[in-house]
Amino acid sequence: MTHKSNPSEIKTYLKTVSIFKGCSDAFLAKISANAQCQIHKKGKILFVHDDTIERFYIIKSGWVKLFRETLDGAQAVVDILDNHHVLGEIAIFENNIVPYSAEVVSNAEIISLPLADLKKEIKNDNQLALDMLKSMAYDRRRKDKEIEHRTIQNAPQRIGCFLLRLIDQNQKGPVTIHLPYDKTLVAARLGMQPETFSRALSKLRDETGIRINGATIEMESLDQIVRYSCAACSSNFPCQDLKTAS
Amino acid sequence: MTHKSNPSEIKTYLKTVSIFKGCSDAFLAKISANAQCQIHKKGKILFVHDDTIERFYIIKSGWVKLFRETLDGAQAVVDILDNHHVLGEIAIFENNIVPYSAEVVSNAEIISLPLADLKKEIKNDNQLALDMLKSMAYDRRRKDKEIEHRTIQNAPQRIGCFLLRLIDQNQKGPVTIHLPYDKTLVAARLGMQPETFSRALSKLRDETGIRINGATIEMESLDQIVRYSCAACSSNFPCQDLKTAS
DNA sequence: ACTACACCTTGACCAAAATCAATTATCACA
DNA sequence: TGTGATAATTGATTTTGGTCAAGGTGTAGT
Repeated sequence: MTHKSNPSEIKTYLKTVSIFKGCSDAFLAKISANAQCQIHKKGKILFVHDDTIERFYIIKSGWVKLFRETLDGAQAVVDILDNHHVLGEIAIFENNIVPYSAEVVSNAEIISLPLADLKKEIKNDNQLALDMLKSMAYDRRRKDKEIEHRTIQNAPQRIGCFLLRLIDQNQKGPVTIHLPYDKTLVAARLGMQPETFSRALSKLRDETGIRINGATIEMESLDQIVRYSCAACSSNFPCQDLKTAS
Repeated sequence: MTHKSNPSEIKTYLKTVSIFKGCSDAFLAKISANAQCQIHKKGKILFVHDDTIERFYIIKSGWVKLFRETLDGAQAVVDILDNHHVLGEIAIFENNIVPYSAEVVSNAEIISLPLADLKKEIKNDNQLALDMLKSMAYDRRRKDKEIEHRTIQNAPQRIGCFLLRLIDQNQKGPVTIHLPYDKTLVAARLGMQPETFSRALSKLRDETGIRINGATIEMESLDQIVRYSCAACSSNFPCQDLKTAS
């Protein structure tokens, strides 16, 4: 579903993407000229793991799930990304082969750019390489965190932690949080079954006194969740690691 | 426990480390001149998460555990590294603050180098930045795999998968594998309790027919484990991801 | 407004892993 | 060669989360 898109508008958007923030206007103009911006519906598969791809993607709006699955259908969600995030760029190091599958999980606008342009430019533009390196380092750290949480936190604590990471952690007083996507998907993102998620969310409510109404969650103060979830985490609240890169 | 070390010997060793393989002789000579090579005993803590450090490390021999822990002592092992691996270098992006703790888990020879030298050089040497980027990308992929395995594989399968990743996966016929470190530590590395590890290893033996003798494991053929463990993995055997970078 | 479908919840039950406790094995070192 | 200390195993039990099945809820699309 292609959508005619304006290169200069795309160029403006690319400047908001962390890896491109230090790039020259000339490069951004060039890559934008080769860009496509498409509107995809929920369910669209952008690529499947071990595919060879020629273009990588940047999310302008909506959500994209990264995952892998076994022959008998078991699926592991690797990440779920929203706007300003890049996916598939990693293929430049793997002969254009992507290591995960990508599925649009809510209607989304997605820009695609040629891998070849990026591959060439990181050799010419050291700042781009450094910004990618920084972004990759940040991402690796997020994965470490994820592994830690899966090791130390139980299901209700993991949900609490997930909620806290959706919002500005410095706000005082009453807070309202909306789940960003389906509960089924949040469950998969947190490595648990939908039934477990449902029960664990009720447990979190009982333990902390938060109020749940569909995808909306309200509380008098973040402390209610912090006390319950952050006890099983090695970081202090507010989470320092949310501040860097993006 | 310092050990007088020869800069040119260190320089030679650094060339075997993936991120330095493309570096100029001049840079390697400079950083080697500022290097220290120390012998550490099991139990030595190199640094603790959220420490500010001035030097990063390269393992010449032995094993180092990276981990984080909560106030009440729960610990999550982030990684366990051996020779040719780098640790703490990530601090260059975080104001010299390390995001994990590092403990020597078997007597080890460890080279330390000034973070400042690395921080400066990645701005001058694009090849170094690219090699670090590639290494970081490879590492992120390993973390994705780890998350996948924790989601999809059960304890005995995870042990089988761990064993397969210790060795050359293309060998045919009988194979002998030695566990690289304590079973307690392997358990922690795989995110399970020592008791669970012990029982899961017995289960793996019963299911696959491998023979276990202390830290030594023998089998007629890798297939025995492959059939059991790799069914719960999204990759084909042999594991492609082991080939790239290092 | 109706229907089909996906999403979510709940209950009953089961399986996996954690925990607690008690031995037994192994190894570094005096 | 003993002797602590640490590592490893085993058993009993509990906890947690997964699985299976049924029913409820909400909503997009006719």
